[in-house]
This record gives sequence, structure tokens and C-alpha cells, in this order.
Amino acid sequence: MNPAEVLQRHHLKRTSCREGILDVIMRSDKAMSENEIREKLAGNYDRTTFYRSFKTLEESRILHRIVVDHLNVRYAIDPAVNSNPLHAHFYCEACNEVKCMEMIPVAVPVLPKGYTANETEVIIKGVCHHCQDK
Amino acid sequence: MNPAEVLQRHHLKRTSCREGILDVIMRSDKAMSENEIREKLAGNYDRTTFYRSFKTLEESRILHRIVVDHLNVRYAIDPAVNSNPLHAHFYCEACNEVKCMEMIPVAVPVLPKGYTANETEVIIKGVCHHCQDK
DNA sequence: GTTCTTGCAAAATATTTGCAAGACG
DNA sequence: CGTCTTGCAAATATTTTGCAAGAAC
Repeated sequence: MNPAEVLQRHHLKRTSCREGILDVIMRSDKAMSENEIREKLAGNYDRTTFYRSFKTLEESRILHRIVVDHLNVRYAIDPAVNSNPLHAHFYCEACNEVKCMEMIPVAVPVLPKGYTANETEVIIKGVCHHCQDK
Repeated sequence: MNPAEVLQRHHLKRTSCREGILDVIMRSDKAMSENEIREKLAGNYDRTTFYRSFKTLEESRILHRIVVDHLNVRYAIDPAVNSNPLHAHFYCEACNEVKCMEMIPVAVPVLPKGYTANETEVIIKGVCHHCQDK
């Protein structure tokens, strides 16, 4: 599935900014920050436009936002878009990267009566195998 | 266990700011933001001091920081301090509150060889039972 | 042509840092 | 008394908002 298809399927207008964001994210095996995405992107868009695009894409459940902390927000394709399993995210405290751990599926927890879950996020913080050896 | 004891046990100096923060948090059944804590606190401390205190308390694994997003960061007593189980957190998208779900224990996931986990955070976003009825 | 999206400028908010004064042990 | 903590001022960074011009359908 390519960016244009994804947008159409979700009834969003095809704009070059949205297509570009999706293209970059879909090629990446890690979750990316706004800065990383902007650097990889040919077109030079305003940051405002980026944030609005992210918001739109997140609301349509195309992108998934992973918030590690104030300075570490990342975006990844929502697993459902590729019919992948809902998975945990690993944040490496040494290299600051967020990796999708598809081998660690997220069990959606059973909540007490009266609660509704819309989303479940699992973030594991630690040190990745690249940084381990240093 | 009271705030002063907790500080001593972790070899931290007893200051009124730290004691106050711990006092407020330990009485609360929900995770609290910096603003909420400051409002409940008698003494009038600088925000800088708060942030530094949070950092110290978090590094000593007394407090636990729950980051829902940019504008929703909360603090709670680390479960280990009260020998409670590591648990999931529920963020209500309607009332913006974070509740510790002690009935939902967090299973520390098995990572691939080479990875080390320091911390596992589970955040469930949805609507709580109070906001459900409205 | 109507509606949604973009860019620009400006504002809101959370958080961090340096440094001198003050408190803890 | 030496070391850690506080308050103040200022800086950093992300994110949001209003508004007019431009693009998608």
C-alpha cells in the first residue's frame, strides 16, 4: 500500500506534505521524530504544517504517536494500516531511538466495568543492542 | 512510610519541598501534574525547584513519571516504594486524569538478546467510568 | 467554486541551565 | 564547614492559533 492509497482510503486529501510524511515513515523501521522526518523530506514545509499533518494523520489512525518524554516524540505507521499486530515500543536511553518491537505483541488489558479503552501504549525504556557493546 | 523516612532511606537530604511533594503525592490516589501538586502545597516554591526535585526523586526511583503527552505529564509514587505491583496507568481523554490501575499488573516483556530494560510503562487511553455517563 | 490545507507571524507551555545565596547534615 | 538545594533570570524546544493566500476535488 502506498501513501496515496492510504490517504484515499481514509478520505483525506492528497497533499504533497502528507504523502511525503507517509513515504518517509513507511520506509523506516524505526519511529521517527518531526525533525528526522523533515530532514529526510525533499520539500521544505513549515513546521506548523507538519504538526497539523501529524495531527490529521493521527486522528485518522494512520499514524501512531509514541511519546517518550517532552523532547522525544516519535511517529510510526499505525500497525492496523499494515495489518500488523499491535506491538510494544522500545526506547533506547543511549541513542534516543524508538524501535517497534513486533515480536512483543500488546495484550489489550481488561478494564473494570465502566471504562472504555481507545488505545494501549507500551513503552520499554532501556539500552538497545547497538549501544550495549559500547 | 512517611515522606521523611522515604528520603532518608534513599540517602537524600530532607528539604521541605521534597517532603511536601511526597506528602501530596502519597495522599493521592491518582497521578498528579506539577501544577496540581503545586496548588496542593502550602509552601510556595519556584517551578525550577519543583522540576529539579521531581528529577531527583525520579532518579532515586521514588517517583514515577507518566508521560501521556506534551501537556500531560504526571507523577506518582513508584510502586516499589510501597511494595505494590508494577501496574498500568489509565488516562481519561475526557477528564485528563491518570489513574493507577493496580488490578492490571504489567508483565515485564522478554526482549531479544542484547537489549536491557530499565523500565516498562503501560498507558491505556480511553474514557473513565466517571466520564462515561455524561 | 467550495472546502480543506498551507505558510507566516506570534503566542502558549513545559522544561533546562548558570550562578549566587542559603540550608542540610 | 563542605556539599547539596533553592530562587531568579533567561534560554531552549515543542506545539498551537489566527488569518489570508493557495491547492484539492
